[in-house]
Amino acid sequence: MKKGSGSAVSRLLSPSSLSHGAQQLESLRLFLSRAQRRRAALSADAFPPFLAACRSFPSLASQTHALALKYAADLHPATATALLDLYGRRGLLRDALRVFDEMPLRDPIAWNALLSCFLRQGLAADALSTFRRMTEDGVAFTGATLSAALKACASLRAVRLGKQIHARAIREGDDSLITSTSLIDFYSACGLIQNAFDVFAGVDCDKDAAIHNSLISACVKNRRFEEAFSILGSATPNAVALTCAFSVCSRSSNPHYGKQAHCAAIRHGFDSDTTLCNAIVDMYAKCGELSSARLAFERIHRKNVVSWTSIIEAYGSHGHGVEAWNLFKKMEEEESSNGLSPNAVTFLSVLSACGHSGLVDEGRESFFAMRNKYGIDPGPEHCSSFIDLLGRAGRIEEAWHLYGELSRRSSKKLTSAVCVAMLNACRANMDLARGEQVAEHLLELGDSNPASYILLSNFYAAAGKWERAESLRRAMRNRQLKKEVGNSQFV
DNA sequence: TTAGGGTTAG
Repeated sequence: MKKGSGSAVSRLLSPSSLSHGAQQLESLRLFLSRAQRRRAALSADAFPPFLAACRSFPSLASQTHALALKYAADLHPATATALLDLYGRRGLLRDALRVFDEMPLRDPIAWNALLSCFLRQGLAADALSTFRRMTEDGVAFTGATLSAALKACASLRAVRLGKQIHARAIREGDDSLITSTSLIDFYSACGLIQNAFDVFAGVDCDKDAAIHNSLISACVKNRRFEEAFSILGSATPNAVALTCAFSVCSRSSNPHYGKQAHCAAIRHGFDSDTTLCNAIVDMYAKCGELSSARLAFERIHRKNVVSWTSIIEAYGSHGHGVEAWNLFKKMEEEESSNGLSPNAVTFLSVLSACGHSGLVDEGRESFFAMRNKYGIDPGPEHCSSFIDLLGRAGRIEEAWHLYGELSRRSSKKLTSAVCVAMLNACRANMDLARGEQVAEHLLELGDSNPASYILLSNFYAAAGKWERAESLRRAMRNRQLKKEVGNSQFV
């Protein structure tokens, strides 16, 4: 492959060629087979665009992987960074780290790519320790570095460090839109909405959509719905802003503005945007308009896992477990050929739908399919949902068996939510002996949720252990734990 | 030549 072949690969990615997916894939295959024969093809100008193109064609990944690992140590920084980024996007953290570790020269962009890699995996603490390493090693920061570090701080609610980064940005005169947008996100995630407004006020952002949207999102997250509407009204409509609008309506259960926003989305031609359409489905569902939600779902051209999960959740939460289950089966049938499969959130919605409609066999089938069919390890939230389902259906033995496995195998999964589900199951089935064991576990976990105390206290009262019940109530008063208004699911 | 700000499901 000659020098300059990178631009040829870049042309493959031009918008005009995107409609010719098959042709593009064929060209990429050709590039790859040549590269396998001649190492020269891994030159810096050719390989990065090829790797970027691979994001759209996972079928090329395994060959690329073998090829890249073979030459990883000799890669040009740009090529290595593109490779690291590709691994990161595919969730292959180990491979990404290997590429990074073997890089003889790391520029700030390579470090930034590593930060993004951790953040994509939800490893905010690793991102922050990498950020500290950059500081110690004297690596130059870019806007993307600060932005990534702020994202990590937001996710860990690391207020102090985030504020230090803000101070550093001010010291260095960094008032870029990227840094400011990340600052708004960081402050909003930490509940410091006024700081978010202050950052926004200090930026000249007349024409920038992202920073407006960031502030709208900040208002939504902090339940400042009126202000969110007001900023929405003053900004130019774009797909992300409208998606935020639907989110405001969902969270405030106010479909009035949502219908207008829906019309605006159609008028502006945003109705082919899957993310936006998913928000529409959710908005109608949360506002109780299930048939509109279904209609909006059916009209989505390219459904993704969120589209399916939203509609399954919609039916489940409205007590239509059978339809939720049918949709889940339909998803499996129709979408597996498109490489689309349910994820952990989908299974939570399915389990909850089954639990609320007494679909025990279906719930069990989905719980075991998670690991056996899809390779997803059920988390504590899935286990507690399944235990809850079994308890409601009177299957206390099966629930107890699963609970026992969780407490023996991995104590990490024995969360207070799991204990609460098991305790509810014991109470509903009048199994006081087992309930007492679970109650002990719950106390050992040191849970500070007042609802758990009330549940425990009621449990002891039901068992005729009045002294125990009273002492728990006392402990609750002493610790000044108060039951939240409206939080009566356990009592 | 590689990274990088705002949006959707629990």
